[in-house]
Amino acid sequence: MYDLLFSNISKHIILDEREAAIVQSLFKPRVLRKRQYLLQAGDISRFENFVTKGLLRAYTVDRDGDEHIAMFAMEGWWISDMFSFLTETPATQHIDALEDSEVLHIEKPDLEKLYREVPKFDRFFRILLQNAFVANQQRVIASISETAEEQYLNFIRKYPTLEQRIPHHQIASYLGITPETISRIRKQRL
Amino acid sequence: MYDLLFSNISKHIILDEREAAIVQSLFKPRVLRKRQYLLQAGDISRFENFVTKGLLRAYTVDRDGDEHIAMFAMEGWWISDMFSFLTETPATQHIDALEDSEVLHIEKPDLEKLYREVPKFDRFFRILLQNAFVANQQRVIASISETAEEQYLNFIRKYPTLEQRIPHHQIASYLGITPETISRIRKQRL
DNA sequence: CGCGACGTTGATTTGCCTCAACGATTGTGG
DNA sequence: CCACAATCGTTGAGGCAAATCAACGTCGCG
Repeated sequence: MYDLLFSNISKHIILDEREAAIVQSLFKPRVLRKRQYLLQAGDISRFENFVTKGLLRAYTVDRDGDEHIAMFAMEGWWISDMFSFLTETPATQHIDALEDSEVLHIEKPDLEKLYREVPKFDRFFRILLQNAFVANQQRVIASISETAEEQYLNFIRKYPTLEQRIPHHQIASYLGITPETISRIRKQRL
Repeated sequence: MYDLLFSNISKHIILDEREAAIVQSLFKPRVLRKRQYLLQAGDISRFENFVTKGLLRAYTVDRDGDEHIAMFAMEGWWISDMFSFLTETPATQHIDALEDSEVLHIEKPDLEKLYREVPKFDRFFRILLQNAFVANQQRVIASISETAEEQYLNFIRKYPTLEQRIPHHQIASYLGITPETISRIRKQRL
């Protein structure tokens, strides 16, 4: 279960044994059943989570009760309500499991300790965040410039794995379109 | 002109004189006239740019020739086509000046040198990227869940300064709506 | 002074949403 | 273990927010 975390880390930085031991001591495993919350809006997001098994989502709920999915996270991905985590204010997002899942999580004080004792983790997360920034920027451009059909087809082209594992209406919620629209697109294109 | 850069940096990390001298030696000033390109799509984005004066925008142009603004950057903000910069592939975005502007830019090899000689810049950019990630995520949620009117009113509430300096049709292009729609919203709400 | 940039207003169109009804699975509590 | 309820997807009809298209006024600057 720590293997996936270490292989992920080693893509960007090299750890010696002492450093690996520190990582192992600071990240705690947690098991989640399908539909179980990892974080509820209103609570403070106290962890940064690395998914080792399964699939989670982060989403907001608007005043009409409609859900809008901010991100998915499957094996090897990270997830949190970063704003809440950084500012220690109540989360606006919920995070829950779409499948039975396992995560390794680190508390904020421990993450700060990690930065202090193994400064190269600043570099590691800097690189992850650069990639996340690019991905998010592309998503913004897509959402302001593409039709529903283009967005959906590009999504399943970009994330074929996710498309297999996620109900269509969740993809709709991620793209900001309705399940009916997805159904009609699929009818004529697939 | 370097003052703004240093005061920005010192919000997150502390530099000694040697380190400050390195920064000063690696960031080069550049002056841009209004409408001048800092980067054209197709070219490789070789710089990370810090705006010391004026106002720039990064945008894509779709097959219909319509522009979609990915980001604005005014004094104290950073701008680049990060994907192109990271991968050294041709940029998909244009960057140009909306006002007469000045930037401090750093080339990729020099940025790598900076990370090597002053590793705390990993931390500095990690923090910047965390903030950018949060901002981008909020923009995605807004764009998939809010009406044109909500998006526009929230934009001018969040960036009152920008609203003063930018023509309305540029804001429209940033939000993914039309100038006509903005005009009609303003007519009835302001 | 003339032209491009910018904004406004009106008429019309349209992509997608909303609402509603209905099968097919899935899963779960009695 | 089965019955009943969610969950998920599909299809059709109708409506609406925002886009499109078009025409026009103003400003500023090259």
